[in-house]
Amino acid sequence: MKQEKKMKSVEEQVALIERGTVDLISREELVRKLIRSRETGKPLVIKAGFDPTAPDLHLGHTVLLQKLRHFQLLGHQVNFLIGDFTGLIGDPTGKSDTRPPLTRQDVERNAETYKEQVFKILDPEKTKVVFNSTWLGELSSYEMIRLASRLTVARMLERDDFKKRFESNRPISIHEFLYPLIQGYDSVAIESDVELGGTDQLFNLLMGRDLQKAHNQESQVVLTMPLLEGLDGVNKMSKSLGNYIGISEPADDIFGKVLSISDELMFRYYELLSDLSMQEIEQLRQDMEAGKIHPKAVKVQLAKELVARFYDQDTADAAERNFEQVFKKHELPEDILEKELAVDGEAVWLPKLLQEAGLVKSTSDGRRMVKQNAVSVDGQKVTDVDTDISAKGTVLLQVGKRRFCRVTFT
RNA sequence: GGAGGGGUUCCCGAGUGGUCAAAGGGAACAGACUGUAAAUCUGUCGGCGACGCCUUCGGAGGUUCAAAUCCUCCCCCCUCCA
Repeated sequence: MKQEKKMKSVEEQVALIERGTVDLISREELVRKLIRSRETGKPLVIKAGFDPTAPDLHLGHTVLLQKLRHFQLLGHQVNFLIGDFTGLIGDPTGKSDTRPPLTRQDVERNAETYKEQVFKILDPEKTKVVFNSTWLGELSSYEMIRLASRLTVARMLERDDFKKRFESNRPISIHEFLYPLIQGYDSVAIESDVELGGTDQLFNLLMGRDLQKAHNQESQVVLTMPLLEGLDGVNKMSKSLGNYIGISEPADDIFGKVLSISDELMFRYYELLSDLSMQEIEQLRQDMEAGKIHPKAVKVQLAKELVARFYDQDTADAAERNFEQVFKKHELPEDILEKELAVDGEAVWLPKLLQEAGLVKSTSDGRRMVKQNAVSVDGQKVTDVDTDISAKGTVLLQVGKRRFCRVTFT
């Protein structure tokens, strides 16, 4: 299978690489590099940088990982670069919250977590994990300043973000000029052929080209991927916005979350995340529009594909069954959170019980849920706030459509 | 260094002595409708066994019967001038 892909023509390779990209600078250079790689049998060095602080990957990150995987399928070598240097010195931006500097151990632990997650998508055989502190830590102030001398303020101000802030007299810290430089220098250090990043990284990626040129290296090809919209369909997927699907989440959650995205967003996800070819995706879209296939079925297929990628096919099938059971037939899910509770006295006040079970955050919240007709006990809706539950045996609690807990009294 | 503006409940943002647990919007949650889609409508949205009580409006004090609102000091953010 992989052998076959390797034998693909350069045009076919470019087509796969181009899928979903926003910028490709430049196509000609990429073609040239691919031809040379084919002739010499030497794989291209593909670079992508990752923040050492957030090892909790979500689907947004996988857009980039998928693209890296494409390169691997074509036989190239991925350098998974962990940007631990800025992490170690602590980012002084201080705009949001002051980040405490990470220790060596932190960085290494995070790197391990990265690997666990990343190799659900990437081929470990064709992945090299590197840390930029390796070479940046060695850099003297002299070399740093020399590096800085390669670029001008005018060039820096070409960056949209800087330009806007400069024009509206908002502050730009000096160190902010340094980050693109550092990132660009990483490309020099590993002699990358292609660097990938999100569209927000375009400027930094281009900086790598300039610096490589200044170091008499062939410039890297730059490729950007769009930022994946989150579950809300508007903002980019991010942990802080809470609109994400984490790749380490339980299979049922991934499945459910994918099914909750809008139809419009669904095809976006297909393009950026699915392994289906663009032709197959287009076919799905046409069939759906022609009424031959229900939109929900199309979405289920996507959800299953993703769950299978992070788990396996059986788990994906189970997630689908579970989903149908809970939401279509309104039956109970297969796995319900079990909890044991010790209670003083014969009975518990329902809102209190819900809180103890972790289904609501306070008794006030519990009261609200009861009043809003959202609570059932052993499958029976309860609407009276003053309900007491006998503290014997086991009760099944449900709040809303998806919060369940089976409580056993001890 | 000088001048000015500001920090309000998850976010944005009203509120300038009592009628403020604090308008409005967003997010979120619940209910209806559905395909747990979108859209829409309704409700909730600090805590407490609760028609009352307690804790919140950058921090600490103070004035007052009463403070998010007034005074003092402190912390932080921003803008302009230099």
